This record gives sequence, structure tokens and C-alpha cells, in this order.
Amino acid sequence: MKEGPDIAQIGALIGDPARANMLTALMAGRALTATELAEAGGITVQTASTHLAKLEGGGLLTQRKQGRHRYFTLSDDAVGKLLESIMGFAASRGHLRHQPGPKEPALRKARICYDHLAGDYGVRMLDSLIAGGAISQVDEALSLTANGEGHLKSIGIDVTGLKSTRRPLCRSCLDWSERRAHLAGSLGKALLANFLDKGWARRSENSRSILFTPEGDRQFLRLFPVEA
Amino acid sequence: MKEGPDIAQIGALIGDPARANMLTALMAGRALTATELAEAGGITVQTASTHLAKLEGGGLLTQRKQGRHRYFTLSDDAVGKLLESIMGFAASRGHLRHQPGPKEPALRKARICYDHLAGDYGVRMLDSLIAGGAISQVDEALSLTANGEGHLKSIGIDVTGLKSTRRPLCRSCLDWSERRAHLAGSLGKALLANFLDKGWARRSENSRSILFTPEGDRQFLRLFPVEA
DNA sequence: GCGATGCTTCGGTTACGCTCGAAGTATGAT
DNA sequence: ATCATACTTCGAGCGTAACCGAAGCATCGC
Repeated sequence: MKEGPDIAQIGALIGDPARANMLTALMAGRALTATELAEAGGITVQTASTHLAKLEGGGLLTQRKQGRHRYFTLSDDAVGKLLESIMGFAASRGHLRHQPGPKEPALRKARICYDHLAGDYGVRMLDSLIAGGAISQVDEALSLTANGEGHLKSIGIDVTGLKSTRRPLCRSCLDWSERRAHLAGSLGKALLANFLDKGWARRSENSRSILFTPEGDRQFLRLFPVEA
Repeated sequence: MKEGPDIAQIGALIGDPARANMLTALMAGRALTATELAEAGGITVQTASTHLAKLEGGGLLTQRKQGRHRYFTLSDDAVGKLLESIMGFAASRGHLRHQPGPKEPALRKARICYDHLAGDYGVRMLDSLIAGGAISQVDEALSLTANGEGHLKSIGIDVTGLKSTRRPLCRSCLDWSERRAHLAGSLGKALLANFLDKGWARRSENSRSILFTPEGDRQFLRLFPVEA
């Protein structure tokens, strides 16, 4: 009767609202302290501590001691990937926790998804790369073309370095706000890092939004055109 | 603070052991009645009924009335995909609900994963198809080659028909027992259906195992060789 | 019509786990 | 040394939801 992996256990870990909020906060990719995570979860630090212990025990989080702080991060990108896929599914079934606020539009425009760009701009970027022949798409599978390699070089991204990592170069990730795919993988990460480096955009302090400067906005739209 | 999809809600749905067991039972792809699912969940029918109502409300299940029976199935293959990915993750973190029994080895050898072949045989099949040049692999992405199309034709599978469906032809699916990829997508489904049609194998009545006949076993191993 | 089967709804019990106050440990600052 | 900060552990309190017995519908067979 009992056979196979226990999905109930990790379902239960994610199923608590406070824990889910903490995990969502960690999707931004930064390491956060227990106190910050308590804030994110809307609970006291004592409660957060027990939650964090459970999440760590379940293999979702790892902690790093640094002085009197404990920084928590998602264990690895398998966790990020898992959460992404659940988010995508939840969005597809209309399980939103909408509370439409002022930050909402900024979030839909551009936000960080674990370590890469998501939202309207993320989707636009992938669309443009596919339309321009830099990335080819077969079903859900993405791969970089020789053409695209040159194109990225001109932007300032060295693809050969990325290829040597064990992580997939291109991966498609379902966007919960747009319900379409955007670019994940090490290339997606590198592209976002590139924009931040160039000063085109910066990360919001207390949200997952990516805020583009007026100049950065212009450059981004020029670099990733879409035919009307 | 509140932004994006509510992963807690579906986490909680999957997080209850009884519900998780019912969902796992439905991964076999067949429609099951409320009574059968109660059995699978290890609970009474009354309790199962409330659970099923919740799962249906959450968009995970759909029911079909047929006489005085109610047949439940996973809503669509997005649900199957989601559960697969959670199972893969759970297995990677060692969250098993092992109760090593006699059925375990059969399950590791060959089992059904929503609608396609998984386990040792599933992994072997994909490996062999890749080694034989029928399927090409870039990162996690799989695609059928022209070569492979002919090869499948000779087995008795018409790929052109499958291509017209909206569902991806080839998809890789992480196998929790082997921790390696096997073939999903409409092609994976068609291949399994083909084996069952030919009488090479049949589905176990009360488990997810796929039982190969001695002759089917021989044919399968011949068709999908692996170099030692 | 009648009984039998499959499933849902209702009511009441139980228990698990989320929660926080208070106290305890560890690290850092003065 | 002393105090402050960051976090964990302990010990209740409490609420929600899982659970089942019993009753209520619905459908089938006769």
C-alpha cells in the first residue's frame, strides 16, 4: 500500500501559510535572517524559529551562521524550481492571494524569480530572443543557437563560461502573472545580472520587484524588440 | 505583502496524508470511484467524500457521474506533472514512505507514471532511444529526430498524428526510483499504449506496476538495447 | 413499489500543530 | 563585566480540520 516518495510531507511543509510566505520571500534569491523571515511570514520570531527548523529538516532550506545572525536560503535550485512549478500551477487554477495594492503593477512588469527575470519584461525578453533567432524552441525545450551566442557576446555575456556549469543553460519557466514562459537557467541568471551590472535596473528593497531606470527601460526595450 | 499565487493552498491540499495517497493512486491514470479512493487513502467513505470535495474545489480533480458511481480523475496532465515533480523532489530529499514489501521490486522495474512508462525500464528505454539517435538531448530538453521518426514507425507508432496535439511530444520526467530521466509526453504515452496493445505487458490490478510477460520482456530488451 | 448500493451531509469528538509568552543560550558591543 | 541583540527551547493555550457514526439523497435492480 505504501510505496514511493512521500509527497504529503513536503506538501504539508509548503501548506502552512506562514511557511509558504517565508519560502516565497526566499524566492528572491537573497539570504534572509530568521527575524526578516518572521516578518515575511507575519509571525513572531519564536514561531518562525520552529518553522525554519522544520523547513531545514525537510531539506528545503539551509542556514549559514554569520556572527549572531543566521542566514537562510533555499537549499538549491531544485527547491526554487519546485516552488516555481507550484506557483505556476496555483496561478493556473486561480489560487491567488490577491490583495491588489500599489506594488502589484510593478511586480507584474518585472520581478525576480529565484535568480532570473520574470513578469512582462521576462516574457518579452524570451519572445524577442526566439523571434530574433537567438534561441530556438521545440515544444517546451529551449536551446541557444550559434547566432544567439554571438548576439549575447555583443551584449556582454560570455556563454562559453556558462556552458561549463552543470546547470542547464536555457530553461523555460512558467510565469504566473503572464501565464507564458520566460527564460530561466544559467543564461537567464546571467542576463539579469548583466542588467543590474549595467545599472539599467535595481532590486527593490522589500519586494521581489525589479525597478528599471528610465534609461535602462529604454535600452531594454531597444535590445528586445517585439513586432507589433 | 501578499502577492502572487497562493502556494500554501495547494500545498495544504497535497499535505494531508489521506489526500496524498488518493492523489498517488490516481497517478496510475485510471478513473477511480470514491469508495476505491477511500480504500487507497485508508479512511472511511464519509471522510473521503469531504476530501474529494476539497480536491475538486481546488481544481486537482474532476468527477464524472456514471450511474450511481462517481469516477474521479486528475483534472488534466498539469496535475500529473505537478505531482511528478513533487515526487521527484521528495525522493531527492529522502522523503520516502518505504514499507519495503514484495511489490517494491516490481515497482522499481516498471510502473506507470500518470500515463507513461517509468522505473528501470522507462529509464532504459529513453537511454536507448538517445543512444540510438532517435531522440536528441540538449540539457533537459528532448526532441525527436528524423531518424527516430522512422524508427518509431517501424515499431508501429504514427508520430505525425501525435504531433498535431497540443501536448508536447517529448518531455523528460524525473524518475524517483532511478533518479534519472524517463520519457513522458504524448510519445511516452503512445509507447506504453503500444506495449499494452501488443500484449507485451499489462497493468497490475491494485498497484502502479506494469507486469511484462516473458515474451514481452524479451521483445522489450531487444528493442531497447543498452551498451554495457 | 421495495431493498441494496454508492455517495454526501450533519453533528460531535478528538487531536495535531500553529501560536506566543517566558526563559535560556550564543555572539557581539561597550 | 555588563548589557544588547539574535535566535532557540519550553510550556501552555487554542483553533482548525480530520475523523467517524448516523442519517439523508440518489440510482440501480427487481
